[in-house]
Amino acid sequence: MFAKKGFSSVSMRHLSKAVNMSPAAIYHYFPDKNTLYLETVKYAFADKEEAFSVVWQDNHSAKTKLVLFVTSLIQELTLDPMFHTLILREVVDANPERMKMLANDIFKEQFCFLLSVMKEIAPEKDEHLSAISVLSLCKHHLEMQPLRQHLPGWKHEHEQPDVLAKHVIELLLKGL
Amino acid sequence: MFAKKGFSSVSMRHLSKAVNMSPAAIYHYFPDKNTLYLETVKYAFADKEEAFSVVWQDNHSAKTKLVLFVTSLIQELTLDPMFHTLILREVVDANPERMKMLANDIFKEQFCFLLSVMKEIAPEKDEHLSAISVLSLCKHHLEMQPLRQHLPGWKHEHEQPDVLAKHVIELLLKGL
DNA sequence: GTCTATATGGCGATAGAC
DNA sequence: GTCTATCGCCATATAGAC
Repeated sequence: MFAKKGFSSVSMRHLSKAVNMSPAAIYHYFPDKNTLYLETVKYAFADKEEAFSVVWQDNHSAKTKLVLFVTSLIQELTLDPMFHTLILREVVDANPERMKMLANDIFKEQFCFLLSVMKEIAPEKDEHLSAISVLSLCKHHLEMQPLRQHLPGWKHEHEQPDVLAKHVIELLLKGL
Repeated sequence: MFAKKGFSSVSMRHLSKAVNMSPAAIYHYFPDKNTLYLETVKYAFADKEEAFSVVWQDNHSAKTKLVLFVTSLIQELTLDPMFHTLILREVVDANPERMKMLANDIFKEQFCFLLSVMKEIAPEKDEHLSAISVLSLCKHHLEMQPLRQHLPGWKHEHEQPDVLAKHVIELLLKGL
């Protein structure tokens, strides 16, 4: 509900109805709405690391790692759009403390793996910008879906994870 | 205020204070809060086409058009972050009617120019996906700024429009 | 641990004076 | 065209019974 409608558009009354409780009962488990929201975000992001554990195995070449990462990320974001929307809401709201927490506790480890792959594949490029570019290509196609489906040239197949992944990987490796 | 805090976190009382009016006075100009918001969005997006009129001039080669477009877009988004945040909020909220309006009335024309450039530069690729990829690389670096400044490898210079534009253009033309 | 009842205050919107 | 006053509603949060 937070991902779909945003923090202030979801009331304790709505939440309580969704779990068949009175609003007051929720306050037995959480001191206030803000804490409840924070716990929700942490919970939603907590188990995402596992999905990528296969990607960074040592016996893979850098290029294979990149291909696997792009594929896995697009897959994960497609299968769990709520996860994706929640990230987006967090970034738009941009609470500095929460940003720091997200960066350090949730994304840092995966980002470091990606950085080291970038260093190997494109040593002459700035690896931070390269890594962010990889993320942007994966994330943005899905993020813009509500808008781009109304733009010229859109096809149904553009929403398929494997079609998207193929496009992104080719673009990254060879350019336009 | 809508860009910064979102529709439901900005009250008519807040708005009225910001313009030194009583809440009731605003209702003389707008029938309700929703209409006021829509007018705000239209106003914020209305004059953005002009910024790109130079880009699509016929005497430019396709490659030059791409370079100019990337440079202009990153410039525009950096100079007017409110514009950028407002797009993002619209996409996250994803009201179907408003998406259609935005696509047809605001973005379509520019997107078509970009599509035709993509067709010329990368004829064997899907031009819709290519065009969205260009947008994603420009937009996402700025969008992620609050988060990525806490991620490893970040430097101050990564926020400079020309550094970003150079990176994006090289990536698009040659790959990693 | 869950409920009903309620305190307290902000919300969008309107009525009607000036 | 702007104001004060207010309606009716919903918000977060708490008190206290069971």
